[in-house]
Amino acid sequence: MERLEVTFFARGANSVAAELLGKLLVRLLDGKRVSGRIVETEAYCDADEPDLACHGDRANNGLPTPRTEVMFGPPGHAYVYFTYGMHWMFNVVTGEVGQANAVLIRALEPVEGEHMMANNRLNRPRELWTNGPAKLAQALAINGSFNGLNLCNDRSLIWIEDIGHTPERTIAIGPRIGLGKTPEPWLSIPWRYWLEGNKFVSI
DNA sequence: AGCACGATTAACT
DNA sequence: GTTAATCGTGCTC
Repeated sequence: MERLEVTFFARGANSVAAELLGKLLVRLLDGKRVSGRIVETEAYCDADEPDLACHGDRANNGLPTPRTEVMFGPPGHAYVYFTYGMHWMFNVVTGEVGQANAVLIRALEPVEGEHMMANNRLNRPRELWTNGPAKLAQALAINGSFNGLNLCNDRSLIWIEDIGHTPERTIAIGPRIGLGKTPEPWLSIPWRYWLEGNKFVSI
């Protein structure tokens, strides 16, 4: 299968977030493919639009910090950050250099390497392996060492493939999850995308 | 140096 | 529905 090229990611985060649905996130783990269909995403910053829910806009008056600098870099790279003292979040950088655009991958449907996911999500049922951003990072063994990796490089251990067919007919849209004290209008703008009816969607 | 809080999850009542 | 876990980050003093 074809891995997505940098041109796919060099657009506004909302376009990328919507079109990533149904694509395959592939992680090479111990030389084996561990993968899942992307069924839920969220856009953070769209081109030049301000977004006070986005790390890149919120910190340091919208200028890069050690944590956020990858978001300001070239599209098609991984932005992986640590939160709540225990969880890793996997994002894809979109847009142009200088814009802090990213898409958070919030949920997958397991496809390949399921026994490895089961091992990484010990004693949990299959439906709870990848139905949340920190859960899928754990299932695919994604951590901070993935921050800044190029998803469009042939040698990377992680990438995204177009597998063509998407059985779900409807893309659902709604407000992003877990934004806490983010002010309006960003708290409510519908920048979350998911495949309607898919049982691996987080909420 | 100290502090509040987080793009969450799991385990409670 | 409520809350503990757990620590890096960025802001304030």
